[in-house]
Amino acid sequence: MALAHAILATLMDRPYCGYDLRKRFEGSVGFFWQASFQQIYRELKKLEEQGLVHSEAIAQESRPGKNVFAVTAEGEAFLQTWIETPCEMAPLRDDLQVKMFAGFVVPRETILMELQHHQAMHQERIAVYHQIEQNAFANPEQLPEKDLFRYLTLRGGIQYEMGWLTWCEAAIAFLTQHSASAIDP
Amino acid sequence: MALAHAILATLMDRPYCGYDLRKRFEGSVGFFWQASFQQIYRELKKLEEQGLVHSEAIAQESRPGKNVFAVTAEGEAFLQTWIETPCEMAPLRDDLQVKMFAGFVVPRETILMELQHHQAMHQERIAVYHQIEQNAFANPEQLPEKDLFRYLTLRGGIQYEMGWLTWCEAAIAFLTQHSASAIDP
DNA sequence: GTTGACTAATCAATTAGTTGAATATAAGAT
DNA sequence: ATCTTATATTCAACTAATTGATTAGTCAAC
Repeated sequence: MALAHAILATLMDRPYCGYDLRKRFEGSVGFFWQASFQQIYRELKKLEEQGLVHSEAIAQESRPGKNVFAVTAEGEAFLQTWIETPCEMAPLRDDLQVKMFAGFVVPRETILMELQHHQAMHQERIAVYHQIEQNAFANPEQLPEKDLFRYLTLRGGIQYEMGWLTWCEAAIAFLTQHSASAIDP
Repeated sequence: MALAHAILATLMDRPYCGYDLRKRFEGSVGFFWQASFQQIYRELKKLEEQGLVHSEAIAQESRPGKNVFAVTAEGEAFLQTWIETPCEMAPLRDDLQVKMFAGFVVPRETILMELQHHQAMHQERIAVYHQIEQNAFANPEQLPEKDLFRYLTLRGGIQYEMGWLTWCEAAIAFLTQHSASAIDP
């Protein structure tokens, strides 16, 4: 039940209504934990039943009213307990690795194109991350407590993408070299 | 419905019974796609209904009989079509990144310990991968077609783990340096 | 001779995630 | 006037994944 923790972690930043929470799960938080609005609303309901968050209905002129959710004291304790409990490495479930594993059933060119596609996507993602880094964390040495952890999370995203990018490049090079000799024996 | 593809990819190697398939999903294949035996048996049933695999009951003396599954021609075509269809980057869902994001709600020491824990796990995993690399792919330049893709899949695992390891090390260094100045202003 | 481990598979219950639609208000564009 | 976009939320149906128990035979160890 880790979505609950991701929501609590986000609400620790500041209270959000479901709609705004969901927007965070597309952008920043969504880079390491995604959830649809249906999931988020369902989970918020459950969290409120458990007393880990509480909501306040806020009426707005010229907008539909909204329910703003905030973490309760119990919610924060719950989150702390979870963080203190050691966890396993996140399991991988990667389509591209499955494709690579069975790569011999398609022409070499197919795999190469897919690798180039992924190389480009990882490069783009890294560019986005670098943009955020420059905008929000230009001076990592002098960040306030909270932003320091945001910064390290971002660095995690960058390293993760770098790992995949490095692999794409190496795999393309390897397959390119070895396809020539395979076609021309 | 990506488990189906992972199963077909594995069965392209050679036919397996459910039990042996599941063992592959703990070991090698499990490094990039995990599934429980319940999931595997359920999916095999579905794949057979769709005509993508077919099974053969094999009686064994001194062992329970087993059903050995093999990919049909339609199954292979189905797998090929899937591989040819470009896919998105695998979405991340990482507990440790969520913990880092909300790291300010626990003592600095807690996060450092968890990072060290993960650092050790990634190092261990990399050691396992390097062992496999030495045993099975000592001469990557001269691999037969099939093994070449296995080798690249393994390299993917290594790069992925290296990304996380690099990050753990950097984050530990960063937090260690910045905790000293925070405690001693 | 019983306990534990390995092979081989199935069933039931629950939780989590995806897909698609529906509802309501209001601002801005064509 | 209507159409799209944005805000804000809910419901229903379905697929996928996890958890736990159950059956049943063989083999080796204690």
